[in-house]
Amino acid sequence: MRNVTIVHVAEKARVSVKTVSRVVNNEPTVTPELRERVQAAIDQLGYAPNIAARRLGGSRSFLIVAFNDRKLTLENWRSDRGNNWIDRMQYGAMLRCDVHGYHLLCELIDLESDQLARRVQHVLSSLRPDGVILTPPNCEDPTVLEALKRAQVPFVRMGSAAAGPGARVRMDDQSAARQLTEHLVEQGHRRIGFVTGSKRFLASRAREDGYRQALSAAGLPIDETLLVPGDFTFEGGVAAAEALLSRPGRPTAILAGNDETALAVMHVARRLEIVIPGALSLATFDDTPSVRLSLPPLTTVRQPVAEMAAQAVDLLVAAAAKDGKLSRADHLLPFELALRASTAPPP
Amino acid sequence: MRNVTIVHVAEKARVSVKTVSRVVNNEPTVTPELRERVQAAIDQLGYAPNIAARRLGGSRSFLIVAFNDRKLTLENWRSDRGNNWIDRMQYGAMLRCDVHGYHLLCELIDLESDQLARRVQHVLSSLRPDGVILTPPNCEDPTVLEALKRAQVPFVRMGSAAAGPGARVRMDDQSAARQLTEHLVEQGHRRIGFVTGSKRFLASRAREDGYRQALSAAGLPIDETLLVPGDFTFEGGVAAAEALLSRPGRPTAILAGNDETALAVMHVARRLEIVIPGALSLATFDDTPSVRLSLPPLTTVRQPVAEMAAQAVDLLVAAAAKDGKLSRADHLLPFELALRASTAPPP
DNA sequence: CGTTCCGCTGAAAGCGATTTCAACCGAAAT
DNA sequence: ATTTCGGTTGAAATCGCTTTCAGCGGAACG
Repeated sequence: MRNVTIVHVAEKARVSVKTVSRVVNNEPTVTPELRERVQAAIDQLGYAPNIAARRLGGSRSFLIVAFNDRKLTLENWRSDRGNNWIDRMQYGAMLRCDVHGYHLLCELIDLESDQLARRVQHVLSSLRPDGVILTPPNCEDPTVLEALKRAQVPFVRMGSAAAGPGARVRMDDQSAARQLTEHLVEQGHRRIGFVTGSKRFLASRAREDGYRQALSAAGLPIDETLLVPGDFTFEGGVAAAEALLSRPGRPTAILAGNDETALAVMHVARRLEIVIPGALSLATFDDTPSVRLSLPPLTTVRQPVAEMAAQAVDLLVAAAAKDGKLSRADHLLPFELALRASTAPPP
Repeated sequence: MRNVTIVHVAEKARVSVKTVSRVVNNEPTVTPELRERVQAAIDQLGYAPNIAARRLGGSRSFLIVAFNDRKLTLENWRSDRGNNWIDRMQYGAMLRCDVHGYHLLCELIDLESDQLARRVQHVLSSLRPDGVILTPPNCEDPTVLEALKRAQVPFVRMGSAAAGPGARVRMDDQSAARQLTEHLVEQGHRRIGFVTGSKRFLASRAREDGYRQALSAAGLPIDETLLVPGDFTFEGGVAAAEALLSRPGRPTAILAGNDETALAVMHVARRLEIVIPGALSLATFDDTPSVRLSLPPLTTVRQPVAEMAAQAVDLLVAAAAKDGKLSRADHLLPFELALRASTAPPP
């Protein structure tokens, strides 16, 4: 029972190893009779092809690497509050890997390290994956992108609007922001604040654009003082919210650049005894668990993270099965507006 | 530059491939001079040993598999609120894998599937990892454990108190619950409710034991009606909290079986206009992001998940480097009490 | 001074798949 | 009846390492 190899299967089915290989790889030129005999042998023996040998002999590795960004210390990681983006990404990726007989490898990289290029190259040449999945923020790091391009590995950037090498899979941030803003306008809001996101992510710029678009389309003036820079952190959000909420003529609604920021806005609002949604409507992006559970639950855009990852895997596997080349296509996935209790008509 | 192999390094350093292999694997019997020459060649060529070839030739695969539990649908996954246990586990594991030159593979398994044993066996024989990491709830699944044992793969069960095959790495739930309860007792609480966890996890029983121990040690009577069964879900928590809080002679403090449950208790308390911590103290386990962000932030036990995973990897790598055998040891890691605003002396 | 042993190095044989290419067969074409 | 050809099958080389084992020189020993 130990160590069933292709040779054992071949012997049991009285065919050559090559024929077994053909059956395993679903090649068309095998007579039904032989195919059946081989399949029976495989099932009886519980044979599973050894991935290392497959990689060594053939051109595919059946491996997909997902690069994860390294937080400096465990302590940092701990305080990285409730963003389950990576979690969902991995889930979607694993689901599809399973279907394709692929395997998902998670590798840590440190964008701050001066060894970054080397590290990426090292991982790629020792693993030789059939594809790589990148997520924010590593999907926008020039060093990483350059190393990937040089290694000629197909890769998909998730959730990034930045043009560049590799395929992209993302949601349309701009139109999401637009729809969120339109929702607020429809409810009667005229003074809508916006706590912008970190400039490091192009998505924040897209969101800001969508916000402006919606206002213009509705014929509303754009008050630049209602746009306050945030940085995607709780602390940054608190500062921005204080600026917006303690000024005269404060907005009746706020669009937060991301969920973390939204929680900060809620925090400040509660401190200032501004009731949500009575005196202030609040909407945000990402739909992380914390904003679903908050009181009140927040209106958000649900980013289809798992679906994006699933598509990324599909693209990479298809490329590997074909010629190992991946087009630069930009795939936009549909998002969902989750209209919840945090948005209501202004007082 | 493409495809640097050990042969290229050997040629450049004017030694045999075997000597290069010795240097790469840190074998002691190489003269310093040769070692240096080889290392220089490696660095200049940017050589990284091919993991597939290493696995095929040798006895180790430099791979560690972490089994992840499959949620039935993406929808389920989405609603799995903010528990970043897996996230933290992976982070700790990746950190140590990196150090050891290992790689972390994430594989999905479905505990409900009737193909479970086959799936596990399939993954193991096609990947032949040097070790496997199990997490709740798969770490207590008999089918999985059996398949792992049969495959003779070293494995570590994280966060499980259940005796059985494989090594264990976990925190001491019982003493954590004891300390949490002691903390409440010290603050002056006499009627302390406990919403127990799901019976599926031995940890819940351990927590209950700790609670009882602390009360007994403090000379307090144990009122069985203050122990209400929960099931680790929000809904279950709501029901339990309603039972505890709407009865006459309600407790002045509640220990929740896990964070999800705690959030439910908060929810009910707010609805019943019971102020925390003024009228009710609340403490819980796991320290997930949502309870740090809640209002007030909750007193919890911080499970050292990342540290547990790091230790798991260390154990597995050490076993692989030695004889491929892993002892059944039970490793207890220190936890931290995070005393926060949700606990205060009773009214 | 010859033998033994030890420390270091290298040659060659796998590991388990895929790939390449040759061989075979019967049906269609000549 | 012979040649040809497309569709199947299998033999052997190959991938890049580790493992096993042999070789080799010099120190230690009898």
